[in-house]
Amino acid sequence: MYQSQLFTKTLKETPADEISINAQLLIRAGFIQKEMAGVYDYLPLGLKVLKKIENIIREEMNEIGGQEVLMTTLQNPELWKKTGRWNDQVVDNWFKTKLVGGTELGIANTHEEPITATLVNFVKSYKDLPVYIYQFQTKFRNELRTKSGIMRVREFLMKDLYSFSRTEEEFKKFYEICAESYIKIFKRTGIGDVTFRTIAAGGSFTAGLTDEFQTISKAGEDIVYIDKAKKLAINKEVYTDENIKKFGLNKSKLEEEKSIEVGNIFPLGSKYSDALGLKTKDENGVEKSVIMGCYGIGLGRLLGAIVEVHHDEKGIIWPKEVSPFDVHLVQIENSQKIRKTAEKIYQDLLKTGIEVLYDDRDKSAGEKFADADLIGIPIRIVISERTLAKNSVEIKKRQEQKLKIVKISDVRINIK
RNA sequence: CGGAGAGUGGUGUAACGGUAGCACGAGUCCUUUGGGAGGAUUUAGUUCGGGUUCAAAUCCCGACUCUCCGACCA
Repeated sequence: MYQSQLFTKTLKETPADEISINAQLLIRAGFIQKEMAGVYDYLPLGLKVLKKIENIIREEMNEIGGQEVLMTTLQNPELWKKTGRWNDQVVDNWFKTKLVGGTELGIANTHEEPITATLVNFVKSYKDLPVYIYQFQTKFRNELRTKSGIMRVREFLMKDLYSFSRTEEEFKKFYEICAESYIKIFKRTGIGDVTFRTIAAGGSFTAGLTDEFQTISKAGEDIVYIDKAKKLAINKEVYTDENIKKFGLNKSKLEEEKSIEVGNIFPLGSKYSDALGLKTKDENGVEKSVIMGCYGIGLGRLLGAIVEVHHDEKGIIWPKEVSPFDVHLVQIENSQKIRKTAEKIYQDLLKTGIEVLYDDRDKSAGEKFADADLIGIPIRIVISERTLAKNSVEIKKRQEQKLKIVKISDVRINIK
């Protein structure tokens, strides 16, 4: 894409009403815009990153047998009454609305009830299970206090997967497969080294212990105790001697860290399937409960966590797989000759499937470099009179200082 | 929800109760082009509603909004 065509602009100053690093950098670089507290728009660059994250998750969910659906935002209270969750005392962060006639509706908060109810229509026999259903869907939560930029908001895109298994064993097997899948997702999105599976409390979803995925960051809301060698952590909320022992951890090896909850996986048992009448008959014609699990990742929060982990004083440093573009091609000076050469490099890269942001703007070199640092695309190619004299360009990685001088004909092989 | 702080051009900031100023941005023209260039010129602002006062961005009351700490967090 031509940067001159990009409607967003970078900001030199940090917005005074944002303290969190993720929102400061994302707003300054033009990835997002604040609509109001806890409600952010994704602008072209931000949407590109969001879509990259979505696609990574989609690939991994499909890999483990997930079937993608898209459930509605408006929800039928009848289903929620069956599980007792329509009650404001049970779930206190619903946004609810009414039809003109006064009929109450829910605005998507989570989807256990509607997805389970959907399966009642299709799943009748043990032969129809297991089933794994997921979606990318906007969730609305009436948070009393939003915070941490885009990490705790009232409207956000979530990947939620629901598993329906015949037995506890079958469920547990999938639960572990999904945990592995999450580890892959966090690795691919660039935060694998600082993200840990974490024992946590289930809250109102489930009575027992659950698993979270926590990313070490000063911007986090949680406190966890991590055994880095074992890649396992325990959330402060369930940090008891009993649990430490139960999971084979050693108190002396646990390090306390602040962290961001980027994902979670919950055993749900048959709480929802029983309440909504999702049953199957087994081989002997005996009616059986369906064992469920749910598995969530907040895409915006993950995006924010990536920025919190990968930035420096100049701006964002995108991990390769989630960067809005693969390459930032920066032309300095605006002569015919440079424009022509840059255009050729741009077209050549596009032809080989490399995504390029081409800074063709008539701006000073300093401003272009500052913008490139702020936007944070991992590879920068600079073309100027100076490099053109040697029939070359400069290639620089965002997180490194050193430059590489490369012949124009060799650009493609040098950015792999 | 409890507590604290803050609302001034698009952005960032200044102004004792007494002329709303500066920087960046944006527009036009010229000169520039390797780390947010220079000159000329133009543009645009006190969150809202009351009150005190000769006079309010400034003091008081209320509303709204934002941020932070806490609580909460499926």
